[in-house]
Amino acid sequence: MADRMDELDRKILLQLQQDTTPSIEEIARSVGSSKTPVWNRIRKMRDRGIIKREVAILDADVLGFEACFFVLIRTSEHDAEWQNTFLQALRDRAEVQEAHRLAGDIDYVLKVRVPNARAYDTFYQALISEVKIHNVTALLSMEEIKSTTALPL
Amino acid sequence: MADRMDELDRKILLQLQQDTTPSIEEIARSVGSSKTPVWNRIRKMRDRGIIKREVAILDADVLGFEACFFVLIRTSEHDAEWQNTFLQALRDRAEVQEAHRLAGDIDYVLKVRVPNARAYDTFYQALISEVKIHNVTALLSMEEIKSTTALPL
DNA sequence: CGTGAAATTGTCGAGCC
DNA sequence: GGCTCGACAATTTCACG
Repeated sequence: MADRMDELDRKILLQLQQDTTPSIEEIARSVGSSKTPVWNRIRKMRDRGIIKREVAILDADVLGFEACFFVLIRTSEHDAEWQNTFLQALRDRAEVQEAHRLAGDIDYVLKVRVPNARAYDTFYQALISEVKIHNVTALLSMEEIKSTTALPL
Repeated sequence: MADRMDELDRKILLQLQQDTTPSIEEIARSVGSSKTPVWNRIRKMRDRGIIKREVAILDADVLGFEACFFVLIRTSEHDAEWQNTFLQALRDRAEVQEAHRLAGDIDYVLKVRVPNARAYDTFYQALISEVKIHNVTALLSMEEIKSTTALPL
């Protein structure tokens, strides 16, 4: 899929991962090319799904989302129906920014973003009342040291 | 800071968190307003830092970044110098997409994105050779159930 | 890949509610 | 103060050499 990517494509993506606001002409200049080829490449990468989407990143602190939890979940249930209910619950809750199914001891990890600890508790109570969960550990973030959506191209 | 935000601002942000590609006119229509007010509000929210940045989200799988680890770190060192070295190491490594300092038992959690398990090991060896770390647990993601950068506005 | 032209969009000012 | 309208500038988009 991504085999037909050369150094120029890579440079373009490095830029777009950081900032999509500059014009194509500016991007072209900064990667040492010109308008048309850059535009064609961006279009192709969008079509191929290499560029999944373009979004605005908001400041959580400014907007009052001051609490971020990593939630480690162990479950005893592993049948398909339980899993479907659980996954749907995660997808339906906007507080859940990330959810991963894991290999090993712990079954799932979530990243949950809420205004405060009380809001987390509300979320947590709602979740465990919806689906049966064996064991939960919540890790509270004190400080976001680094946060990027960029892949290490 | 964000107190001067009304329902219209919220609707605009909900849109931009999902997709920044539509024109201001389209966004205006979808939130039931018109070009100028929407444009003015977006500008203000950028200036106030509510909108931190606008970026392209790439597809990790398509690009061959098929391994994602959550790394739980305990340390014995807590002095300022150690911490500075550690934080700088995290910021310098592009594989580290997120890094949080935690409250409690575990001191830090990282989200690390790499092409494969071998690349993770390389990263891990490099990190522990740079800074002294007491205890590390790596959780390997088998499946990304959900992934969004959107705040639950 | 470069040129250039058409369509669309971003940007902003003047007057109105 | 924010909104509508309208105009101009900049950019995106695309055809052709």
